[in-house]
Amino acid sequence: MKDSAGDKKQKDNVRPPVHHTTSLKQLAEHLGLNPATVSVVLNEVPGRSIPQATRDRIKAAAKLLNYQPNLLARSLRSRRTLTIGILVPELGDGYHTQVMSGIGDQLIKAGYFYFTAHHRHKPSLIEEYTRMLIGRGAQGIIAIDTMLEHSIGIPVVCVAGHRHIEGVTNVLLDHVRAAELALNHLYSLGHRQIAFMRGQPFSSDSDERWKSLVRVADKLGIAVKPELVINLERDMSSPELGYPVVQQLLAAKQPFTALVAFNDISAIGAIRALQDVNLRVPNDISVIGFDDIKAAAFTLPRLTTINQPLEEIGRIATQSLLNRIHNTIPPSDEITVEPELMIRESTGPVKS
Amino acid sequence: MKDSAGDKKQKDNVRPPVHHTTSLKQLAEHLGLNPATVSVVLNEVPGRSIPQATRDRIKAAAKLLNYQPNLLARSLRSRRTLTIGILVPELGDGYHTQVMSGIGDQLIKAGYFYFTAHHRHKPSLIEEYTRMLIGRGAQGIIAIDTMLEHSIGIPVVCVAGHRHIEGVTNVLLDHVRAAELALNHLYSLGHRQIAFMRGQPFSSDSDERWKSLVRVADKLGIAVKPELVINLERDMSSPELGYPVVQQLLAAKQPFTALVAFNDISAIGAIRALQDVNLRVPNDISVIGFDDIKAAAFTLPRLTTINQPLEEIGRIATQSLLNRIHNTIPPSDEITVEPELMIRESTGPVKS
DNA sequence: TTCCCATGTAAAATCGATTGCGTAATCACT
DNA sequence: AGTGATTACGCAATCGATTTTACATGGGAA
Repeated sequence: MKDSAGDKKQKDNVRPPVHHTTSLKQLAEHLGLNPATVSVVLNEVPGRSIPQATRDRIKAAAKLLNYQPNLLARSLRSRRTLTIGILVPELGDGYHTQVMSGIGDQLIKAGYFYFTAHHRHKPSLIEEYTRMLIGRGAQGIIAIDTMLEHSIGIPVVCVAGHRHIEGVTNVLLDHVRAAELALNHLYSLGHRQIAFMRGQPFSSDSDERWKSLVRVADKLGIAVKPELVINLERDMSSPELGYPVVQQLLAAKQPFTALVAFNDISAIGAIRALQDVNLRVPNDISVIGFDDIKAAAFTLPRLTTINQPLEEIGRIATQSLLNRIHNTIPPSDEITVEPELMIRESTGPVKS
Repeated sequence: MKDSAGDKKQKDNVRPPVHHTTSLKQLAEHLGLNPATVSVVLNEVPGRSIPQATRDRIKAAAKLLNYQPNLLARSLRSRRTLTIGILVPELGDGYHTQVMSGIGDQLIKAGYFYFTAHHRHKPSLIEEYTRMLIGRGAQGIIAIDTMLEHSIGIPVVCVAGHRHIEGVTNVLLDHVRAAELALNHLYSLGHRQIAFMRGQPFSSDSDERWKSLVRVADKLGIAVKPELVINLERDMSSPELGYPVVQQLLAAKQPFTALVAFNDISAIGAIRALQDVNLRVPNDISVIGFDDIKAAAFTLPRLTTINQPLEEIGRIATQSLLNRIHNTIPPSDEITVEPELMIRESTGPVKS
């Protein structure tokens, strides 16, 4: 059984030649058949009469020669690339990548792959990458936290998109419900002097979340004082985001007992800023976050926050896009998902 | 200047018809020229004599009709897809996505796009996705924290790969240096009783990091006691990872003054576990992490850790892969990058 | 025996672009 | 006017698959 060492590189067991790929034509030639026949058999095209013997012969040869159809060629002909594009502002950010994780799972199941492009919120890049993705054969696009300006000729699903555009499905959180959960929680703990953090203007949830908070605060009779509103400006995804703005807030010397952060990342930075001036969370100030990223359950104190089912959002977005692509069911313009209040340690009753 | 509203949908300025894409043939027909000529002009193929007037005419028409070459067709012909594949165990994890961020930046510059596939450490999926990526025309693969078994016929770069495989470049951290930084730091603070956390067996850095730590500990005369070694097993990327193992460690009742965590994520969980039994970090126990993820600077206490330049690793890996693809410079088997010690608050002098 | 149809396979067109080669037309020059 | 070089393109093959159409053979029905 000793290998008589014909080829040096053949040091592993007999492995089919992965390198040199076989084309349909070569396979057909090897079989003494026409490529068309081979194609028909391997794709199990219905309504063709090919005797079982030939079919078996073809399949055996395909396996032997490790035939892998060239997807480029196939796509060129069939106009189905089984590819979609994902537009995302930033990689390396928990929110986006968790959504992407849900997308990836669902796409693979459907036999699709995806291109990713990150644009760092630059409108010109959004435009350019959209074109490039289409040029590369994307049959649809999922845009996460990305402001699209107009419809683009292929199906699109926006995660956290709020503009209504033809051919675009928006998947978004029920922001009013989220605001209710957050503010009811704080209200029931006795908080009335509440500071708010507004998201960056380029973040697509900022506006909607803010409006919802204002509306619900109003309903509860909580005043939204301008001196207690801080605005995020910087484009970053580290807790550093929330640190300086809280310093500003404190500098204003307006009393408050709770802070509604824009998201968990900024909440973590905010808490650090509070702790750094010896304010205790939640004893002196309660802080509530948004998103429920994985780290939220492990900060000190553990972060009370509003959970968004990020992976599920990704899955829903994907399913919705595939529906649009396959024209199975009439597409909906909007799909909302429900938030959930995660009560942990960063909120507590107001000091009496 | 008023728009006389011919087409309802034409509400923006004159926008070229993005939807109906023009093919080379159509463009050529429109011009009364042969597709080949048009192709030659638009691609600026050298050594062809086409008068400037014609060139201008062609370019004008291309712009007018919004001609976008079909990259599938182009790739089929030229065998250059300008696409690479990225294999990654998990999306939604800070380490991987930060590397991907560096990769993405660098690839875009070179005109490449990438497919991502996440395999959750399942060897069968790694194998399958590798094949699929090649089938979709990937000209190279970057495998992050992914154990490849054998060479695959196209250029590969492994980030944090340690096996030497033909045709594969490994980009990795100087682990010995990292271990020195970590242990020298603890040693100089007076720590002698040090607990260690070992990475999961499926994580490709685990072994190398562990060996380096043992070697350096040995050199410093620090005993690595089996009772003070805990093993990560679970496949997760939340701080939860490091929580239960520290509980186990504490249950063993072996005294120790410092803990070297496998990475920052597990360090954060570990710190929580210590704090939850009223041990103070760093007063009672010093903890050092690994990676320097973004959150590390905002935990309480801020995490002392070993920085890996993740985005740079991504860029280096990409450059190296592109070199392999283009055969520019002879490829190296291994590229190491240097770690850096980030001293923050989670380590301190041992209690006297 | 003749005609038709089912059967099994081949041939050719197609998808959209690239590329080596060919050639008619123009030009320069003796 | 004849010769060779240059200019300005067109033709056709090619990439690898799919799909439509065509064709040969054989068997059964009339």
